[in-house]
Parts: sequence; structure tokens; C-alpha cells
Amino acid sequence: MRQTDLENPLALEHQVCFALAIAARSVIALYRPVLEPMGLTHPQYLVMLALWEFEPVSVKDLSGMLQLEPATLSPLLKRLESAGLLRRDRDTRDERSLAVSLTEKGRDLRKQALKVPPAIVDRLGMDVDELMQLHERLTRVIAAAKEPS
Amino acid sequence: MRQTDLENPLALEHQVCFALAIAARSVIALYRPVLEPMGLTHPQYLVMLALWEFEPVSVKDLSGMLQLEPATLSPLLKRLESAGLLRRDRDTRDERSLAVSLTEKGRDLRKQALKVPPAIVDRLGMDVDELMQLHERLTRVIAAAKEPS
DNA sequence: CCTCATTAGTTAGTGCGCTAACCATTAGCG
DNA sequence: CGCTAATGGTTAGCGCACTAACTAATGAGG
Repeated sequence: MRQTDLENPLALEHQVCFALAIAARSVIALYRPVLEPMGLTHPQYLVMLALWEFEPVSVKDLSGMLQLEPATLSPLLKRLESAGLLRRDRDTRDERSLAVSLTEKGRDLRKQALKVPPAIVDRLGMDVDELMQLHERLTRVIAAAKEPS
Repeated sequence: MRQTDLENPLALEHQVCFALAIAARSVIALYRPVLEPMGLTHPQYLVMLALWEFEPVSVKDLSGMLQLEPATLSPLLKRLESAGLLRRDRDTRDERSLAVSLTEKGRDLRKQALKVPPAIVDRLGMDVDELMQLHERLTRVIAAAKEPS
């Protein structure tokens, strides 16, 4: 621990949760101007990434992948549907389940999305290497947080 | 870049923004059961940390420290006020500015808050050392994102 | 002085993100 | 078979978090 943590364990500047919250908001803010022309918010972009990779998927699948509650995804998916990017059909084998699949428009959007990661990396102006190390550490924190206790 | 990034630059699992978003939500989720008995949400906890350290402050000051829009803070502060933790008085020198200061109850809450960081670190089960390294990298990302271009 | 631009904060509107409560469908078991 | 428990999604309600539009107070220039 640093000196100031010994002095004040509640020092704002040294809380990891604080850095984490601001880093997430700051980076997501970078995506806003890039995603806006595509008509996507950042959470919607993440859903599209999942779909481009794993379509078709159920809400439960998405919930697992994105670590979001079904209650969060439900209205979000409806917005993407009314934007014409995806379809929400009931699974014929299990009528409880929803089969979320891309429309042609949704598939086409991937071409534009390919420009997003380079634009962000460029805007951040950080080494890809450093970003990968950050990713590594974040993955460990996620795993630690998920650990049952 | 990893092999799979070359295959698919939009692979969900390799997006730093995705790891960042999930890490932030996962860690904040850990705070929920710890803060709930104190009657605080995580953003409210961060505001209290700022106040314990720098009281009295204006909304503008808080906005700068926490990197939150005044429009976000305004209702949040009103909730903390009606919880009896702080007061919102107009600055006598500049009537536009708000002087946010703690009540006795707000100051007293700090004692309970002292137990929060150890509880979280314990629950995460990670080296303090690794957490500090993560903090370091997060700080650099925040700086990079703030960089004017 | 007095006007006009600037600044501090608030309000309204949209979209997450969570919990709790609910509905429909499916699965399991006597 | 038929009832009950479990599962997949949805809805409602609350609290961020942002942008845009607004109000009130201050400051600066003529």
C-alpha cells in the first residue's frame, strides 16, 4: 500500500473501483462519436459483436456472454429490432426461448464496424501491447469477482 | 495481437472495452451487498469518499473529481440530502455555486465505511500488489482517454 | 451603470442496469 | 396422465449517466 493509503484508506484517488468506473466510462465515451453514425450505443455494439460471432442466440445465451440480466437485454434487443438490425423469433423447439438472429441490414453493418477498433486504438494512442496487458489483468479481476466467495 | 484477433478483429472476448465494462460492473456488484446496509449505492459511496476528503465542495468540484456531469450529480446529491447525509447550501460569495457539506450523520458514516475496502479486497481474494498494478494501468488508460485527441 | 456573454446548477428526455414480480412453457415425478 | 417445480422472457420501478435546453447569478466591456 502507498503512504497515502496508510494515512487515509478511503482516499478517493487510490480506490480501484473508482479507477475502474472512470476508465470504463471514459473509454465508452470514446466509442460514442464512432458508434453514433452507425446508430449504436456501446451496449448495443457489444450485442452486435456477439451476434456477428454467434448468431443465432437466445436471450439466455447473450445474458451469459455479456454478463447482463435478461431484463436489461430485453428492451435493448427490441430497440435493435425496431432499428431493423435483428429479428426476435420464438424457438420452434422450445417456445419459451427466443431465437435472436441478424437481418441483412444487421449483417451488413459489420463492414462499418470493422473500422471501430482501429479508430479507438488510434484515438487512445496506447501501445497494443499495453492494452493487451490491461486486458489480461481485467480478465483476472472478472474471474476473481465471479469466484463464488 | 493474438491469433484470433487476426482472424476476427471484432471477437467479443478480445475487446478491451468489453473487459472494462464487465470488470467495472462485476466489481461494483461486489460493493452492493456491502454498501446496502449503509444505505448507499456505489456512485453515492464515491461521492461520500470525495466529501470525507474534501468537504465542503461545489457541484463543479465534484464533477471534476468524479468525472461526472453536473446533471448526473444534481439528483444524486438530492437523494443523499434527503437521506440526511449532507447539506446543500448556496455559497454566500457566489450564489450560483452550491456548497455541499456533510451533516453529523454523514460524518459518522465514515466509521462504517472504513470496513468497506478490506471487505472488498478480501472478497476479491487478489494480491494487493496486483490490484495496485491494475490501478496503475487504469490510470494510464484514463489519462490516454482524456488526452484532447 | 447596463448590456451581453459566461458560468453554476437544474430539468427533461433517452437508454442502460439492477431487483422483484410476473407469465408462459417445459420438464420431472408420482 | 396430471400436477408441480423449474426455466426463459417480459414488465415495472428505481437509480445512474449522458445530451440538450433552460434559469439564475456573475463578470467584462462599452
